Parts: sequence; C-alpha cells; structure tokens
Amino acid sequence: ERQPCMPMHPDRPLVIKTGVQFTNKVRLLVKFPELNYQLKIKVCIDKSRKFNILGTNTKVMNMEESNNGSLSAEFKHLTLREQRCGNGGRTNSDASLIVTEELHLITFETEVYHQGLKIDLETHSLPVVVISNICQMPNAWASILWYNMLTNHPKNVNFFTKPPVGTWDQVAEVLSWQFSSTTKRGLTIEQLTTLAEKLLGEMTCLEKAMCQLLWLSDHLGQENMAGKGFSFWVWLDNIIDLVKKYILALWNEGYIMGFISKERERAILSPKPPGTFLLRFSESSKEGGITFTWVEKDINGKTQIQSVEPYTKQQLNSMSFAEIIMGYKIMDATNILVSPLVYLFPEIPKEEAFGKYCRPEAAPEPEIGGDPMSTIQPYLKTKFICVTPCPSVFMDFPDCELLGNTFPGTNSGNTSDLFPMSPRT
Amino acid sequence: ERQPCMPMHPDRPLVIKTGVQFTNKVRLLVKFPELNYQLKIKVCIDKSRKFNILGTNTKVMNMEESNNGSLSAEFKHLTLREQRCGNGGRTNSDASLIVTEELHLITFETEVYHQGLKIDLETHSLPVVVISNICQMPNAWASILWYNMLTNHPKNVNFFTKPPVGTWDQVAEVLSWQFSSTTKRGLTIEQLTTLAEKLLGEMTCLEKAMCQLLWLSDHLGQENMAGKGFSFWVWLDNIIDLVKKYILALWNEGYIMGFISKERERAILSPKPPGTFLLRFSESSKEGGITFTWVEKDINGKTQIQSVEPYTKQQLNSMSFAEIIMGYKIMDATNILVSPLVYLFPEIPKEEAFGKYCRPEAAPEPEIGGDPMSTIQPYLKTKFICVTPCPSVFMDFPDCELLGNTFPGTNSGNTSDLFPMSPRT
DNA sequence: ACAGTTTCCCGTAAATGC
DNA sequence: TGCATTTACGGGAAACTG
Repeated sequence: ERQPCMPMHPDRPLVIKTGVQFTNKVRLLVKFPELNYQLKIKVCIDKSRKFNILGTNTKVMNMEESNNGSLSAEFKHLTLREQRCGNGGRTNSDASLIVTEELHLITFETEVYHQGLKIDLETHSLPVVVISNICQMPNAWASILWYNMLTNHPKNVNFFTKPPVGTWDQVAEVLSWQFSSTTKRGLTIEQLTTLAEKLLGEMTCLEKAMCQLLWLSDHLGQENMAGKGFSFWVWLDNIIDLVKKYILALWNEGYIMGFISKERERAILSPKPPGTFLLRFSESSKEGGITFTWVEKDINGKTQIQSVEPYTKQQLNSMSFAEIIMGYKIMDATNILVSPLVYLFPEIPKEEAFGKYCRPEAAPEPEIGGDPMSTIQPYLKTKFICVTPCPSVFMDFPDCELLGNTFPGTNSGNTSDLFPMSPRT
Repeated sequence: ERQPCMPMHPDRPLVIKTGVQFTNKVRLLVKFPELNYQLKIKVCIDKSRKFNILGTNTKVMNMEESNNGSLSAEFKHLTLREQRCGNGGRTNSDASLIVTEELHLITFETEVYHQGLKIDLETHSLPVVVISNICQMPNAWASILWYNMLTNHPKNVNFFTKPPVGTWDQVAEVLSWQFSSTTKRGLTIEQLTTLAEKLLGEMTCLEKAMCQLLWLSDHLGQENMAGKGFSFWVWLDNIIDLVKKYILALWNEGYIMGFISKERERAILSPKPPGTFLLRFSESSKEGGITFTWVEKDINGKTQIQSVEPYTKQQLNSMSFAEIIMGYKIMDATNILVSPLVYLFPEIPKEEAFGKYCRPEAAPEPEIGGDPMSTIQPYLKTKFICVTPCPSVFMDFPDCELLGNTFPGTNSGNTSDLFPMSPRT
C-alpha cells in the first residue's frame, strides 16, 4: 500500500476545513486481483486533537477500470468535525503550536487474512493541516509548502516544533510556483528579488542565494511585515487571488510588474518620457491592491513620480482594471481632464495593451419596453471615471470640505449614511 | 397556556431557515407557582413535511424573575433539519403548495398531574414558513404577512390552498409598515399610489380603495411583474434592503421619492427649472437599484427629462449615493464636466441636502512610513466620478469602440479579463 | 482584556430532485 | 428538459475561550 492523495480546495491539497467535504483515495500498489472486494478499508484521523470523520468512512477496495486493474478505494463526502470535550477547549496534545502548524495524519486501516494469519495493514496521508475558517488558509497552505519543500519524511507531525530553515533558492521556486501553477506566468527574477528584499532585508545577490530563511514566527511571519498584523503569506495570497479573479489576462500578458520597490520604480521610470507608467501591487494593504505609477513633469519641468491609491477587489468589482487605466484622468485647474498614462513601461502605448480588455462603450438606446410615444429619454450610461482633482479645483465640490483628515483605509461604504457628519450652518 | 413567540431573523419572525438557530418561548398565562420546576415542556414540529428539531427540545418551566412570577420555558439554539426519506424527495403531504406557502406549526407539549389525573396540555406557535435558503425569505415573509393580515385563526395551515383576497387598504398598510418598522419613515400616499398602479394596473382612486387583491400567483406574483421572473415581494425586499444598508439617512430625511412612475415624474419635473431632480428606485431591476432623474434644456431649448442607469448595491459599496449625486457630471464636447443636478425636487439645493453626507475631501498627505529623503510622491487620492460622456466625446476613449451593443445588465465585474475581446488590427 | 480560534450565517453558485 | 428547491462553502462578523 502507499500514499493516498488528498484533494479538497482544488489548488490547496492537504488543507482541510472542518465542515467542508473532502475526498481521498488509497491504492494498493501490489496487484492482488484475488483480493477484489475482499479488503475493507477504514479512514481515521490521528488523535492528537479530537476530530471526528463524518461520512462513509469504511469502504471495500475494488478494481479500477481506468487503472489496469489495481485495487483502490475512494472516499468521498467526508468532513471533519472537532469534538469539543465536555469541559470545552482544545484537546491538543501539543499546545505549543498554532493551529496552522499542527499537522495531522489521515490513516487507512485494513486487515488481510493470508493462510489463516491476520495481517494488519495501515497507511496514511502526508501530513494535513486542519482549519476552521477559510481565513486560515494562507498560513495553513504555507505550512504545507514549507513541509514539502524541506522534508521527505512521510509523517513528521512534529515538524513545526523545530522547523528547518530553507534557502532563498528553494523559497523562490515555491513562490514562483504559486503563480505559475494557477496562471500562465510565474515570477521573474526581478519580481523575486523584490520579494527577497521584503523577506530578507537589504543584502547583495550573493548573500541572498546563501541566506537561509526561517519559518513563520521569524522572517516569514508577522514580524518582518513591519508590524502590520498579517503575515507575508496572507499578503501574498490576497495578491494571487486578486490576480486570478480580476486581472488574470493582464498578468498573463506580462503587463503587471507587480513586485517592485518604490526605489527601483523611481530608477526605471525617471529616465522615461512623461506618461510612462507601470503597474504594481500595494505593499501595505493586507487585502491585495494594485496601483499604477507614472512619470510626469511638474510646472517647473521637474520629473515627478506619482501613484494613485491602490485599487482593491471591492473597486475592481464595478470596473475592470483595464478600464480604470484607460479612463483615469487628472483634473486640471480649468476642469479639463487629462490622462497622465500614455506608455506602459517600457514603451507600449496604453491603448495597445489595454484597449482590447475594455468593454465597448454602450451607445444610448431606448430602454426595453419604453413607451415610444413619450419623449422620456432612456437611461444614460454611466462611466465611473477615476479622477484625481487638483487642489485648485476642490472648489468644484462645494460642500466637500478640504480637511487635513486623511483616512488611508479603503472606502468602506455606507457608514456615511449611518453616521452622518453634523451639518454645517 | 398560550401563544409563544418565534424570533429568528430579528425583523422576520415566523420564518425559519433550516440549519439556522431560532429561539422560542412558552409562557403559562395562569399562575400556578406550585408547579415551579414541575412542568416539562417538549417542542415538536408538525409532521406534514418531515423536519427534525435539533437542539435541546425539552425543558422544565420555571419562574421568570422579570415577569412577576409567571412560569415560562425558553428554548434556544434550536435548528430545523429536513429529514429526506430514504427514497429521496419531499415528504410533503400537500404537494400542491410551493415551499414558501407551506405552513407549519411548532407545538409545545406537557403533562400535568392534578389530583392523580394526568392532563395533556398542548399549545402551538402561529403558523411558520420553513425555508432552506435565504433567497426564499421575501416570499416566505410575504406569506406570513398575508396570513396575519387576513386571518386570526391560530393554526390554519391550509390557508394558502385557498388564500383569501385582501383589500388595497390592508395591503397598503402592510407595505408602509415594512418601511416604518425598520426606518424612520413609512410610505406616503403618493408612493403607495405608485405601488398600487404596479399591482392593480390603471384605475381610479375610488376603484383602488374597493379593489381586492389576490395572492402571489396572481396579482402579487410573477405575472404582474411583466414576466421579469421575480415576484413583487422579491423586488420590494431588495429595495428595503438597499434603503436600510445604503441610503438610510437619505430615506429618513425624506429625500427619496422612490416609488414614482415615469409619467408622473415627467409631469412634476417638466415645469421645474433645469437642474431640478428627484431620486427613484429602479422598476426593472430585481436586485434593487436607485437612480436620479433631472430636467434639462437641450440645444433647441426643449425640456428634456433624463435619468442615469440605476446604481446597485455593488456600486454603492465603493461610493455613497450622496457622493455620487454630488459628483455626477456630464462631459460636454470640450471635455468640460458639468453637473446636471442642482435642486432636489421641489427646490432644495443639492449641497444643502447631500453635502453633509459626503466624506470630506482628503488632502494629499505623505504616506505613513514614507521616506522623507525621497521625492517620491504620496498616493494620489482617487475619486470615482460618475460621468456620462456625450457621444461627441467618445473619441476621447480611443480604443473603446462605439458599438450598438447595449448590455443593460449590471456591471458584473471581471469577465472582461477572462474573456477578452479579440484585439483590433 | 485580548488574541487566537471557532461558530454563525448570508448570499452566490452549483447540485439535486421532480 | 426545465424549474423548484436544496446543498455547498467562501467570507465577514460575532462569539467563544482559555
């Protein structure tokens, strides 16, 4: 017998969320056709924390048509439920570990009778991490990656009590794979270098290659994320999610530089003509944001590097990023809108890069079912244009006062209705 | 003994969703202090469809401190689960009714021994509707409203096999109450009249008052909603939800006319000066939308009535409606933005009405943690401005072609990344 | 008090049943 | 096949619990 597989989240095997169905399969590697329908397999989970497996947890092995007659048993619709003991609380034997570093084994047990002799057989999955909420996925998945990157041991559930260090090369490969496995593009050397600086701090390339990375609670954890209260993995996962759900085509095209430090950004943009811009991810936002940075000349002819506040999934829901780029305008003192974005770095005209990803402008057209006799106009189509007003034109928004009060958080919506500011008199 | 109460959704008692906790309470109206801790109550549900009650379903009555010593038992953390029978399928005795019209009774049973005589006592809740998904709530709640509007019968579970008709006056009161019970404002006569026209078609006021409304499958159901595939109740519920979550303050102020026909809108706006506008709900969108309609003069001096495509919750998430109103612009042929909105009907300057609900403009400010030595600019704040470009300036968006292809649905997001249009050559 | 963790449950999407 | 209904589960928020 041998290693079973453990799909759940399609892209995140070996992480199981309580209450969510998972599937797994055992195969008998040695062929014993005569045992067809003879082996009854039982799935269990280790007892370090008390989980119950719900669903049909015993099954008889049978021959796979597809796989040249080897015996297998597939368990579907299994779920895990934590058994809170009477007095409550976690029944964790190793309370020193946080949940996402706690490793568990799914075991498969059976008995074979051979020449009157009972033989107990047992095999198990690779270590799995059990989570209770999807928000634990990024860290759980990081644990799976770290384990499989650094050991071939099939069942070292105490791996994280003393996690081994990894080299930057190993980490870089794994990071790039997070992108290449779910999009058409992995990470470039430049992108990886930016991430390395984030994780390792400033050092030379040679040093980086030699450097050994520590696990979560150290370099990859909260501490190195400048006390922002979320781990590197959470930050990166949200970016991967942003890429997959909102800007996949642009990412696949290679239009998104993404990971680039502000210093390097300035260095490569400064020599470029005004209007040259690049796209990069927000470094500070946990939820994953993307922004553009461009070169322009100020009134004195001095080169300026500008960025807009990063766009989040929230905003990308009502407008695609390509459309935001194409439509973005700066409002000048005479209320004229001009786009500061002309060439995607190095020198691709923005229309060439993003035009094809914009939906066509809808021409005004009578509303369906509208009364042809009436002269009521059809609905006017609205374009949300992202505009950055120049300070000199704030007077165009008469009642919106110009306060120093900057609230850098994202636009959280409806609170202004619930907590109206006091009216001015 | 008497009627228990049945909270679940705070505002929607008597609707229970399977798998969601609910609470109920029985009180003994006659005082028998000597029975304290003597009466064991059991909760059950009728057997018309087979539901199981999960949770602690027996409890002993005890004295309430708060309620001058009457006996009561409160059941918390109860949930309902449908027991699918072996062969699958609904075990509904009355298959003619749709789920949201199927009424069930929660019963409370107990036994009293009095002078050696066993007395079975039983009471029950008002009829409840059991749903399995929250999307069934609007129709389920409508059933509860209809039942309680038209009968005092405590347990007529077959009510909807032959639902009685209601008068418009009754319906109007209930509709208004849907607003007044969760906001500070019910419906005006004008708003109710619009709804009446929607439900009853064109008729005089006198006729309306006399008119009797039929239940769901007839006037209040899909049919009268012009084959749009959703019931009046779903439409109205989404509007109530929109009001509560996104425009509560504006609603409470009475700024939202909301329910007004396009004809009446034209009639009241036409005599008004250009720039006069009103706010009304979308009539065609299931998800609840709100738009503004204004008067303007075209180049020939002719009065025009214009509306924008309604804003949905999706869009109101990233920008409050007050801000949308304040910022909305029409782009003229010279790229100048002008606001067509000046006076909220009848003649309230828009700044006076909506200014206080706009968040203050944030002045540009260095990013926290930014390097003071560098000349990298802080993030520029973005304002999403809703702009309606005039046809003559479509050339300002060079690669967004002007096609006749109008897609009236809401902006569903990221599809443009997944299904890019083919590039032009 | 507080942080790590789990539970609750809406709302969308998919699956299922009739 | 199509429609009615249920199930699945991510994600935000509240509740829990040492």
